[in-house]
Amino acid sequence: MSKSNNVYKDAFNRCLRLLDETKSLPSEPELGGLLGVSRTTVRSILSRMEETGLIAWDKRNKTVLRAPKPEDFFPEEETDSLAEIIERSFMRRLLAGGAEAGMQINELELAREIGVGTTSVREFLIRFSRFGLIEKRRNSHWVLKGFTRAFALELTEIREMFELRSAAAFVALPEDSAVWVDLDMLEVEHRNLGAEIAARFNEFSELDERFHRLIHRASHNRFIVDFYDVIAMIFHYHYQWNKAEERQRNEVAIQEHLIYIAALKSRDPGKVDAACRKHLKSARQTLLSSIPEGRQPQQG
Amino acid sequence: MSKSNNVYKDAFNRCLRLLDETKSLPSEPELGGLLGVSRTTVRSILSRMEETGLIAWDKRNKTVLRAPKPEDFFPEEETDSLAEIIERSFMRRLLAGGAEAGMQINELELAREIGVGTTSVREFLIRFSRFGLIEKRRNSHWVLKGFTRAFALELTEIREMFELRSAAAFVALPEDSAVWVDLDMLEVEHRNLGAEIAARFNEFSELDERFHRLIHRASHNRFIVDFYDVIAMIFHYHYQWNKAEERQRNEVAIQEHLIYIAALKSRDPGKVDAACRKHLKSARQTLLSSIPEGRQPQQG
DNA sequence: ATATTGTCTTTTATCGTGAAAAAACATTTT
DNA sequence: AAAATGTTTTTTCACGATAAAAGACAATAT
Repeated sequence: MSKSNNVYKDAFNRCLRLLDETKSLPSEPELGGLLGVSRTTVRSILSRMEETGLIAWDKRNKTVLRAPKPEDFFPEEETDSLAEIIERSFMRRLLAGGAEAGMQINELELAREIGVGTTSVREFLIRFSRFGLIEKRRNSHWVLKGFTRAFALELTEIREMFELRSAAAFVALPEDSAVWVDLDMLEVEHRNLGAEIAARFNEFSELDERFHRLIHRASHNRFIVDFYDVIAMIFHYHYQWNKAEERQRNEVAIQEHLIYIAALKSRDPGKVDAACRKHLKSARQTLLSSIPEGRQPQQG
Repeated sequence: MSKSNNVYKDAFNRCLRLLDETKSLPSEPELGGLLGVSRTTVRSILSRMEETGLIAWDKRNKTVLRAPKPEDFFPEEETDSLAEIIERSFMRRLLAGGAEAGMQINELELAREIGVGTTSVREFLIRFSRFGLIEKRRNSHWVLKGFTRAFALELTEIREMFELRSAAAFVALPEDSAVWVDLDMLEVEHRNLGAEIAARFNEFSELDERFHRLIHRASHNRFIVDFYDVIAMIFHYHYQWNKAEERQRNEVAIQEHLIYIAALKSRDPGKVDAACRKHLKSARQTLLSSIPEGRQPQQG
């Protein structure tokens, strides 16, 4: 086996959802743009849709014949990219205890366990290394540095530095910048979510990421923008792991965001600084509280 | 061909230099530690040294028979790791003009041109991507962002933020910390180099890196420490590229470093801040002046 | 003329494979 | 018994090969 066709399967599923909305599908290039895949993949999708009687396809006519049934969809797990599969496996091992700092990481073992080739694991580890949780020994194995208290403190130190600067840059943006519209929309989303917090509290983490990314983008600095990937990754798994008090935490965070948004809109640097600091401080507390104090990380 | 034995060749060459100094070589594990390679490699080295009549080897007796001749050494170019070879080729292309921002990077073409496998090129690009000069399009090619003025400004913005903070952390270090000894030694090296600047000005870049890394380490933050890799890489190639006024630039930098060192030793945060800012400002000017103003980078 | 489809070529993603290098284990020497 | 040497096993590194996916080019329809 050389390469899975998850791109095709994932795009196929997304295309099925499009079928509900229209009587006929657009042109191949347009569909490609819509689904974010090449025409080659679009044509594979159309072929299968024709075969399974979902559409009638004759050149530019792609008429929808019937609504998609659950059986038409590819199973969810077949639509993930290898990188996602590896990342999930790896993070599960990392967070599911027994992952002591200093422990060595074995590419071959990981590859066998996940059932993929070593090349993919190697590439994953190289990509993952920028998160600062693992480190390579020259022509030898990788070493786990561990998701420790020190890691969380170092991470949040940079985050605070970057976000304070980005927020300051944000208020200096011209009145007609598109960010103010984005900010207004995010404010509405925050209010809506806040109103239905009991039912939808688990939708917060996605909104949180979009909000902070908007602010970081104002820095116009690729290193700051890219660093948010580290934060997003950590918070993504952290949220999955630490469900304690989730609803209440998110409720507090929404309120802090609203104050932060109001400060940004006031364009008062002092207010922004204060609101930003306050929110980041509680975000740090949340993260730290999820890390067991216990054992100190190994030196060296 | 599967894997080059550059580790062995490089270690062999380094081991040859050791031969000059002693009548007999130490034990295998000790040699391994000294050369930074495994015993397996040490034994290959010893085997060849025996074959070529450099030593007599019988168990723990490894007597030096003759001094190494130039022919005993492996050629320099065979001692480089593939990663180094690829990086050099890639940077040459990048800096040697014709590398427009927005241009796409072809893995296969790069691999063929350098004469290596695609896997190595892929891994290199992934590792290199953290420098912010290239970016990957999902399931598609890499895009060159270019060594532009914007890049230099974004890089130096972070550098200044990180170094000011590290320098502030530095002065807060306890009196008995080992860094003060390191700082004293670096000061001496600066004075020596300053005295012989005419003959040794090209040795500055290495000293510069050691000095700044010492300061960054005081931050005790892996993200700050790791970020210096980006700066070091850029300055490394920048120095190779831009030889204009090199001697004078380095002379100025040495003086700035000495003032900076004095400020650190005074432990006066205000002085440190001023000296640090001043030096970083001129470092930024130097970097910017080497980037042709010309064409504006494409918006992506 | 321009956008769309049909066909062909190139590139990327991933695997298995084999040599280099590391690491583990067993044996000998001091 | 501790450290070194001898031997075997494992792991990393790098390659070529192959299917998936993208992209380029040619032919056709509005």
